[in-house]
Amino acid sequence: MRYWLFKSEPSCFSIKDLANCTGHRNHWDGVRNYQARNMLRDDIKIGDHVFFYHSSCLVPGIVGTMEVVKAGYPDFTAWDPESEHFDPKSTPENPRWYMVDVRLIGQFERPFSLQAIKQNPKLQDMVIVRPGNRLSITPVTKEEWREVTRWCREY
DNA sequence: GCCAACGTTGGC
DNA sequence: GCCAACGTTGGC
Repeated sequence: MRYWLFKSEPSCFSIKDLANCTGHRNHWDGVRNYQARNMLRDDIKIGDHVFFYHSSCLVPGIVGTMEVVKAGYPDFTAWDPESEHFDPKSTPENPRWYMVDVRLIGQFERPFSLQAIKQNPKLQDMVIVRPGNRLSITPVTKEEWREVTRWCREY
């Protein structure tokens, strides 16, 4: 089993939005970056665990955990002209973008903030804190997963 | 294949 | 809103 971190702007899709989904599950759509696409398509498998990260908000940080319930398949929102993630270059015959389905495991009682990540010596190598990192999907090590979850109570 | 211009991300 | 650090685009 592998570990990941998925970023989302809470104004777009927050952990509460996921909690409100039927079965606490939804597809993770809208990723439009090739490196992240490759991970969604090739590397992220059923049963993998995922941190939910809120970006571009008051307190950026990890807000909970999820589990992958469906491995990579074409992101159909790219085919919908009404979608804000519409991409005319992606077609059902030749899909350009991929997504996975996730299910909420738990929300943290309080966010494990970006500031806390930066201050923790064991988390210095997290991809999320590397300068200039902009990937919305990044791998997390087992040690990093343990270190974060060890501080967080979930509900 | 190079590279300048441009767009996007995301913390601050 | 600023800006650094990327990724993408497209002319050549």
